[in-house]
Amino acid sequence: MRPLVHPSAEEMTVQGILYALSDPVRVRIFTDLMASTCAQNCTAIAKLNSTPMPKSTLSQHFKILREAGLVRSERKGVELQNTPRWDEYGKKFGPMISSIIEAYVKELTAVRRK
Amino acid sequence: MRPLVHPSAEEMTVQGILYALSDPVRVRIFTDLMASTCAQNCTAIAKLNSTPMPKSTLSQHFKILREAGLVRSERKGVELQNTPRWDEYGKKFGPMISSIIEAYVKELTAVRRK
DNA sequence: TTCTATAGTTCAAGACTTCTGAACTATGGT
DNA sequence: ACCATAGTTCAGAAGTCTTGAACTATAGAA
Repeated sequence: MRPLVHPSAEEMTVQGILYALSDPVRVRIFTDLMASTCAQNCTAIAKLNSTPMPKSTLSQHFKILREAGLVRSERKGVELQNTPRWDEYGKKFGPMISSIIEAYVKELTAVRRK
Repeated sequence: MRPLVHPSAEEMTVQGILYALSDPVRVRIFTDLMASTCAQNCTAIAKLNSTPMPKSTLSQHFKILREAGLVRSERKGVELQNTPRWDEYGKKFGPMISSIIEAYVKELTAVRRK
């Protein structure tokens, strides 16, 4: 089985990040990870996400987040522990990612207030 | 022929913006528009873009930028004049869009220096 | 050490999107 | 009225995404 691919900071691209975050399911996964105080496995995150989906689909979404550089996945026993790569993409892309997440969160809370 | 669709500020969504900007051709179009001092027609912008493409494809890309709310297109005689909707999306999304464009520009200049 | 269970990956085929050539609309000039 | 230019529309081809079934990887129990 192909080992998990994590780009170095140099290999991360704006296009890859935007592509990863242009899908609502992936943004949801990513913001849920950001909101967690500790690393989360894939299925735990999937349970938070309201729309259920097959695990093959979930696996692909995590792969895209991982290979964009947004998330690091480390095997811990039988599961993967996922954490946002904060420090690394923060250094590389400045406020871009946090401003995207803020805008998404703002939009969500605006919708809920209705 | 269906008139050009421009969302109001309320109708713009983060997802729509990110989707529009997750394609390298559209980002190129959009940054070229941002860099122009006056409104530009579609084919003028297309000439700046190094990869040539059929006008039907170009038209679709402009449509996506327009319907995300990034660009306003107004008919001026036989052509369309396109301008970024700066004030409107700035108010709505704060620094998100400018931080995305900055990151793209930084990445491009880094590549050119090599 | 084998068996079983759980977590996630891979692959191929069907579903869905995007791209593009050809035909079209809209406008202005001759 | 005709022609030229700028862009749109549409349907089929080309490409991407989703998903069920089969797989790998690990841990714990028998």
